[in-house]
Amino acid sequence: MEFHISFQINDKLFNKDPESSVKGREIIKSSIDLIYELGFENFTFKKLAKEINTTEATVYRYFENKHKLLLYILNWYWCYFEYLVMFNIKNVNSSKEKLEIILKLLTEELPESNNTFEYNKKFLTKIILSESSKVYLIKNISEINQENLFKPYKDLCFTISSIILEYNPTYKYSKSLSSTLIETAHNHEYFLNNLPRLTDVDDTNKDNLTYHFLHQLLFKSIS
Amino acid sequence: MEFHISFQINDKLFNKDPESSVKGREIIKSSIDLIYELGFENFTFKKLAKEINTTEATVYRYFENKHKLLLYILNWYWCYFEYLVMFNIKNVNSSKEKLEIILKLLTEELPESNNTFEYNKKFLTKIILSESSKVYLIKNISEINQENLFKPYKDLCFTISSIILEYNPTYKYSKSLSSTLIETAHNHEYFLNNLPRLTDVDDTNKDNLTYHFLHQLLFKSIS
DNA sequence: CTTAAACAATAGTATTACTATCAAAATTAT
DNA sequence: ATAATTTTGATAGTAATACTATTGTTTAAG
Repeated sequence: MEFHISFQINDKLFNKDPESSVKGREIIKSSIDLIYELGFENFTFKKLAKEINTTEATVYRYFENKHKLLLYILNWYWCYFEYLVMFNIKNVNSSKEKLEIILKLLTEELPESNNTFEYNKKFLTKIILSESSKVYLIKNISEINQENLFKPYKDLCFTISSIILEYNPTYKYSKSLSSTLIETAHNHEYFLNNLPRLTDVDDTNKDNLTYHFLHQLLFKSIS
Repeated sequence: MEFHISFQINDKLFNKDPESSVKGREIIKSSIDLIYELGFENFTFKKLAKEINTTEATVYRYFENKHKLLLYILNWYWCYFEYLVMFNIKNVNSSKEKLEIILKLLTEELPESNNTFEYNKKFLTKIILSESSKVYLIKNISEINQENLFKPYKDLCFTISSIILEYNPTYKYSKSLSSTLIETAHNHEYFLNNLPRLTDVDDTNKDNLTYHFLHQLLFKSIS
């Protein structure tokens, strides 16, 4: 069996829906590859155009600027991640177990699919770690927020906070804790790989430190 | 009594020490004002030069690029913050109280001084919230890290982690928790002001939510 | 008063982040 | 199958950015 999931992405993010054409999908796929390779600062529409044998003009027909493109990719990721959460906690009754599944998803690489047309999940995971906060740490954040461009992130946060409340209905900081878990999962993993002195990493725990650290942080907080 | 503190900043951050001249100090002071006003992305050396009635060439004589300038400012902040911590926990014996003082410092605006030549602490506080992660979320992080340009941040992190271990010598994640506290303090405060749905803010708790949230997070984790 | 350092003024280059135009190619409708 | 419409490619151009280089003038130190 093979199936394709697609998500409804806010249409204010693009001029022309990249899902509506082959070139459009190539733009997203190659953007992920290139942003991974170059970092967002060094990524340009010119380089992207060259990569997919087209011109800057074509890319601009899809996206107003690279910031919106990144936000599009992150919206897609947040939707996909929430889908993964939903899928993986299906039929699990224990709230504790649900939260553990979420922590696992947050701290592991996205599952790779065998579909060659899909986005490179390894690269996407890395982009989330190092580029995602750049979409909200900007001067015109309020404009962008007013256009609802962070809705998928908020939805994800809300989903997690609901499970926290399911586990402990009296806990007062469920949303703050949810966003902290998401941000810390990314941040801590980035530190672990790039600034390890800011973590307690050693030879034995590199693979699961972030998970165990967040596990105690979460369950001690809400117990 | 009046006194001036200065910090030893890694000299790989600048071509010419900005502390060594009036123009140099103007560069730092006005950079803080301008980065606050424009955001780091829209901040340029040309605009800075205009602000202090000089030319781009002069600014470049002090700093190689705006990224290093920002890192200089953050190094200064980390040093200053650690100084504040040291000063404020002096003669406090209880580890719990020490940690509470640190949380307070982390979640409040920097104390304003009445010295007009000093940096604007309100602006500096805001810059820390919205720009600081941009200095490490970059492609050449390992180069920059090798030059020890994050040492003050690591020192601060280490100081906090020592107090955590003083409170509970068996706690396994003291450094991870320290960096998480610092990052979350900034991040949560930013969310609270700009993406409040990611937090549990309401009319009654805007002023101290971050403190109380971190307080329970910290003490439940290490108890 | 001299001399070395610091600065201002100016010029110039490569790259970025776009906008605009127009013809060719590919799709879709009839 | 042809016409109509949309989508792309090719090309050009502009304003701003991120620098580098040169030279003459001012300032401060010995």
